[in-house]
Amino acid sequence: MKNSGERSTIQDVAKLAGVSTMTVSRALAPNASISIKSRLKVESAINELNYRPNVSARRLASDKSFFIGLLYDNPSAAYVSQFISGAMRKCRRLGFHLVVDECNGDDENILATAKNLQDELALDGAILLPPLCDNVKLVDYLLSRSISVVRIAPDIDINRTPYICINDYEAAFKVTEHLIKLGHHKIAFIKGDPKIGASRLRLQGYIDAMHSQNLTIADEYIQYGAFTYKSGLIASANLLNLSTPPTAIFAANDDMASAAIATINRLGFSVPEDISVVGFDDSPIATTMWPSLSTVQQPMTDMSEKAIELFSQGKINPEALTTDRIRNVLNFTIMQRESIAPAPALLDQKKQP
Amino acid sequence: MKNSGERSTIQDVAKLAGVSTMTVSRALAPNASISIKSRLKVESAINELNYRPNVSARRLASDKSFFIGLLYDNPSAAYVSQFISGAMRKCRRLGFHLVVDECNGDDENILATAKNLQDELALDGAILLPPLCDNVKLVDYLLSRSISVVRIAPDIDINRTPYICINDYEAAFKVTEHLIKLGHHKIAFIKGDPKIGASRLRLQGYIDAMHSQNLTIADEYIQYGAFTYKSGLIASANLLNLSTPPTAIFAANDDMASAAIATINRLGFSVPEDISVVGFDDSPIATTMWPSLSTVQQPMTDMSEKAIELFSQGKINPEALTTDRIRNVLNFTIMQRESIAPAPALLDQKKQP
DNA sequence: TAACAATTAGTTATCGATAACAATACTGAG
DNA sequence: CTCAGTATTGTTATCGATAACTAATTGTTA
Repeated sequence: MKNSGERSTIQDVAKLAGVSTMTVSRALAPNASISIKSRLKVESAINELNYRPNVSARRLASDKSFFIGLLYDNPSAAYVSQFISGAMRKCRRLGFHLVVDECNGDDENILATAKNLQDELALDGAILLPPLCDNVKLVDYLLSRSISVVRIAPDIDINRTPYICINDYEAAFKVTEHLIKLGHHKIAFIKGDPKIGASRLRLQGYIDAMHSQNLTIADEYIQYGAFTYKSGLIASANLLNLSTPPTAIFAANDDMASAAIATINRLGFSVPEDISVVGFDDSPIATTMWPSLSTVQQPMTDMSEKAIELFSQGKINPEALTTDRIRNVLNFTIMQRESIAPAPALLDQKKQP
Repeated sequence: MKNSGERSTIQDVAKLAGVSTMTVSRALAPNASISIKSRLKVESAINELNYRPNVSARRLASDKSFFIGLLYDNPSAAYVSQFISGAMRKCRRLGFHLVVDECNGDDENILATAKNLQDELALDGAILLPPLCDNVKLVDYLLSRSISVVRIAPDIDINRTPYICINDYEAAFKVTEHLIKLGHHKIAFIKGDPKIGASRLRLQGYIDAMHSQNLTIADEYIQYGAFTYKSGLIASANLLNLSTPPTAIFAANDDMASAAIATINRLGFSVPEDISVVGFDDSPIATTMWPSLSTVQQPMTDMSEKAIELFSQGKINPEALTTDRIRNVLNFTIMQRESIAPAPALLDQKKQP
C-alpha cells in the first residue's frame, strides 16, 4: 500500500502485477476478454495497492461520462434526501458521480430539464423516482439517447427497464391483516396520489386483506387523499364525522397519517386508545410525531445502492435484460410504534368540540 | 456555436480567438497575467462558442480537485436538501462537483469522516452547516490541509473563514415586535438547541424586542427546547398549563412551532383565535401544517449559491480575506400565514380535556 | 537609444486512463 | 506437425486541460 496521500495509479498496478496497463484496464471492464490468470494477478495487485481508478482520467479517455442523473419531481424532501445519501455513497465507491436534478412542471418542462442535463453532462444513466418513473415520454427520451434507466417503484411498462421497489401490495395487505388481528373491523383507508402507481397497489392490498377476512368495506371508509398533509386533514375529518367512525385508519403515506392523528386529537379522541393509525414510508415525521407513528419502512438506502450497482454491472442494454436483472423487489419492514393498539371494546363516545 | 451535442474545447476557443490554448487557460484563471486585449478576444470567443471547460481534463492536469464537500451533522432533512439543490446547480455551472457527506457522532468520528473524505477526494473547499460550523477541531483540520472553508451561520471565531448567514437577531426582534403590534403582551419563547449559535441570537432578539416595548417577560415564558418536535410538545404543554398562559408562542424553529400548534389543538384551544404561533426557518412543515405557520424564511438557495460562488472567486486564502469577503449577511423574509392573529381581547376560557 | 526588467504569449510534456490497432500465444483441424 | 483462426496481451495515440519552461513583446532607465 502506498503511503497515504498519494493514490496509486494504473501504472503501479500494472507494474506490480507484471502486465501492461491495458490488461489492468481490461480486468476492470465488465465484458473484456482476459485470461483468468491475468485477472487474478491484477486483482490481487489492486487489493494490495488499494487502487481505485481515477474517474477524471477515465472520463477523458472513454466515451462514458460516469455521470448518473437522479431525477425527481416532487416527492417529499425526506424521501429524496434519504435516497440521495445512499446513492451518493455508492457512487463514490464505484467511481460514478451522482447528479441530482428536480424536474418540475408539465411534461414539456420535465423533458426540457432532462434534455438540458443531458446536453450538459452526457449522462450514462438515470434514476427516476416516482412519479417520474411512469412518465413515458421521459423514459422514451432517455432510452432514445441510449441512457441506461433504472426506475424506482414504477407502475407502467414494467419490463421496459430494470426497476427497484418493495411489494406495496403485500405491505398494505399485511398491515391491514395486522389491524384485523388486533380486533379492528372498522378499518378506513386514505388513498394516495393517483398519479403514483404505488397508491393503487396499497389500496388493493387493503381491500383484499379485508375481503380475505370476510370483512366488508363501507364506501365511505375509503377516502380520497393526495399524499399531502392537508388532504389527510380533510379525509380524516370526513371519517370521524361518519355516524360510525372507524376504529383504525390506514393512510397511504405518513404525511396523511400524521394529519389523521392531528384531527383525531383535535376532535377530542385519542390515539391509539380510541383510534389506531398506520402510515406508510417511515418518513422522519413518523418519529417526530407524538404518539410515534406505526408505518411501513422502505429500505431506502438499500434501494438507492441497488440502483447504482445496476449501472456498474456492465451496460444495462435492452437485449441483455434478463428477468432477474429487471425485477428488484426488496423487503419492507413494518415498524410497530405507539399509534396502534387493540380495538376498543366499544366505541360509544361522542366527539366534543 | 457548435452544433449541439458536440461540446467545444479549449482548442476551438483558441483558434477562434487567434491565440494559444494557454492564453485561453490563463483568461479563465483568477490571478493570471494576461493583457486586456487578449482577455477580451478570448471572452468573446468563449461566449460565441458557449465554451465551458472540461472538468475532468482540468482535474487531471492541475493539482486542484474541483470537489467541494458539503458537511452536515444532523440538521433536518429539509434544511439540508434545500441547501443542496441550490449548491448543486451552482456547482454545475461553475465546474465544481458537490460531495455531500454526513458527519455524525462525537468529535472524533466527525474528524475521521472528514479525513476519510479528504484522503479519497482531495477537497478544494468545504461548506460547514450548523452545528459543524462551530466545530473548532474540524475547522482547524480543514484549514491545516489548506482547504477553503465557508461556514453557514457560525457563532464562533467569526472572522476565521468567510461565512454566510441571515441576521437571526434582527429577525427574531422583528417577529416579536410584530406580535406586540398585534396587541400581544404575553408572548412566550421556546428556545432552540444551545449547540447551535443561532439559538442564542434568536432568543436575544426576542428578549430585546420585549424590553424595547417595556414589556416584562415572566421566567416561565422562556421554555427550554432542542429544535425537535418532541421538545416542542413538552415546552408548549408547560406554557399552556401556566395559570396565565401566553397569547402568542414564538418557537426558535418550525418543528417546535408545529408541535405547539398540535398541543394547542389537543387541549381544546385554537390557532390563531386563542393563541398565535410563529416559527423559524420556513421548512416544508410550515406549509403542510394546518393552519399554515407564520415563520421566518431564510433564503436557502441564495445562501448555498453564494457559498459556491465564494470558492470560484479565486482561492479563499486567509491573507486575502477582506471583511466584505468574509461577511455575507443575506436578507430574511417574514412569512405571514394563518397561524397569527391579533391578540384576543380577553382570554378567560379554561382548557378542557 | 541601448540595455535590461517586467509582462505577456507560446511550446512541450504531462496528468491517468481507454481506443484502436498490432503482436503474440494458444487452439483444434487436417 | 503445421497452419489458420481465435483468444489474449502489448503498443501507441489520444482525450482536454494545465505546469513549467522558453520566447517574444513591452516598458524603463541610464
